[in-house]
Order: sequence, then C-alpha cells, then structure tokens
Amino acid sequence: MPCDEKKRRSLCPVTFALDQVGDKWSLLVVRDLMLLGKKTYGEFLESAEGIATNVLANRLKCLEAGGIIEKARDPENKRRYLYSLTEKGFDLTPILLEMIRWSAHHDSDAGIPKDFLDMIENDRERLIAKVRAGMTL
Amino acid sequence: MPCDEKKRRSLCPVTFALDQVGDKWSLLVVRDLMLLGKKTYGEFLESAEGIATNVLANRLKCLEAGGIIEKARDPENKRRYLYSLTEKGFDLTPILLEMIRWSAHHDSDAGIPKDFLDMIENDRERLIAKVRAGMTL
DNA sequence: GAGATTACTTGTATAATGCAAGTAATATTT
DNA sequence: AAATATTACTTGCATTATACAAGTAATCTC
Repeated sequence: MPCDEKKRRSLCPVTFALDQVGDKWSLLVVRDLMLLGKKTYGEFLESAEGIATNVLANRLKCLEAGGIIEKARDPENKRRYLYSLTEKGFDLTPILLEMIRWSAHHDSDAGIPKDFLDMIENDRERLIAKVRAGMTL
Repeated sequence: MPCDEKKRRSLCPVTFALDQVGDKWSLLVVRDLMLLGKKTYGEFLESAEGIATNVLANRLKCLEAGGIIEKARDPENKRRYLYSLTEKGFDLTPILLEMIRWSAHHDSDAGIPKDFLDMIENDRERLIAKVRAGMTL
C-alpha cells in the first residue's frame, strides 16, 4: 500500500505530482471519472486495463486521502458508493488532455476522434469547461 | 525490469502514455534532461529524489527502447555517455508543464518562480520553444 | 427468508524496488 | 608504465508492491 501521505521525495513540482498520481493506475481511475462517466467501484473494475480489486481499493483510498476524489453513499442504493472528482481532481484535466495529445501523435493505432483532437489543440479552454460540466466521450 | 515492449494494457491513449512513462521515476529523468540540463548517468543519480542505480539503469534502457531518449558516447570522454531527448521525448514538454502548473496550484510550498508560472499560463508556445532550444531553469 | 449485488478484505505467489557491493572500460596521476 | 580514480553500469538480497483467487459484510430483490 503506497500513498505515504508524509513521504515527499523532493520539493520539485514534477515530483509533487508524481508522488500523488505517478503510477500505472491512479490516472486511469481519474480518466474513468473525468472522461468516461464512471462513478462506482464496479465500473472502475470493469475497465479494459483489468485493475486488480485490491489495487483499485488502494488507489481509491490514496486518491481520496490526497483530495483528488471524494466518496459518497449513493442515496438510491445504500450498498453502493459514488466517487467523484474534487476541484483538485478536475484540475488534472490539462495533464490528461496533453497525454492524449501526445499519444495521438506517437501511437500509430491511436484511434482518437479527430474532432476531439482538434478541440484539444484549438479550443482547450472550452473543452476543459465541457469536461468539468460533465461531458463524456 | 518493466518496459515490456509488447505488453499493452489497452488501446486507450491515456494508457499508452502511462505504459511508457507512468511510474515514479521515468518523468524525473525526462525532467532532468528537459529542464535541468543534465545529460549523464552520474548527474541523474545525484538528483534530489535519490533514484537507485539499478532502477536508473532500467529506466534509461526503457526510455531508450521507447524512443524517448537517445544515448551517445561523449566524444570528449569515452567512458561517459551523453543522453538526450528525442522529438518524442521533447513532445512530453506540455505534460510536464501542466504537471508543474497543477503542483503550483495545489502544493502550498511549491516555490515555482512566478515568471515561469506566468509563462506556462500565458505564453506556452514560446516557453515550449525555449525548452526545446535548450533553456534551463 | 434466500439469493443476488456491491464494495471491499485477505492470503499467497510473483514481480519491482531499495540498498550495498562489485565489475569493466577509460582516464588521470605518479 | 603502474597505480589510482572516474564513469556507467551489474549483481545479490531484503523489502515492498502487484496479480490472482477466494472470502466477507452490508444491503437489496424476489
């Protein structure tokens, strides 16, 4: 179980970000919340990458401890929790979009909708606003 | 030793990026090359975060295999190698800059020079050009 | 009340990391 | 020219994280 709240490897801002979301799984949970409209444990588990259930539980705990996501009981089904991004979590949007842009340029079988890519490159602010407003891919 | 060239967890562009640089160390090597003017194994080892020598060796190999950095003998000292970013590596600049921006906003003791932050937010393209041209912090 | 959902936890084998020490090639010093 | 120092690693081993399978507790449906 990582997410040692205390341990900070350095004061570098790049390191600050990596210490919180610099692993192979955290940003995929963020992606699910930010771009794919997923909200529950079960939905995250179903994602194509096949995260292990204990790793998912750990990442949700770490992301919540880091103030990136929030957890609330689903009022309509009390055995379910609804996860959501905090402001700090939504502020990761530009990082995710730049990762998508990088992959669009360097992954031969990227398959990113052209209009989405255009929007990243030419209308970033509006795209970010739409993501924040709940737009889903 | 990760960097399984073959293994791809999914076709998602976020995953594509994470599969290559989604760990706690790779982007720190990129940062050293991109923003701190470091070029050699010994310089990377000295970075504040304290990377282990075997992990550094592995990351350099993976980044090179992924076409993100290149390795060349130093003509002036043949026991030394000079590492540098490829185009693909330089294209990570926006991701790094967005990480720095995120940290500037969410890390209370961020200590990022104000003019650098202003430049990220208001004059991105010129900043990226300067980084590519070899600007160092 | 019995069975199904949902969100986890636990156990265990495998893999990655951290740390200390060692090696090989080239360069410098004496 | 021999001895020492640099530089870029590799190796071995203890610790930690991950993957996989199975189990549990609370709530819901029938």
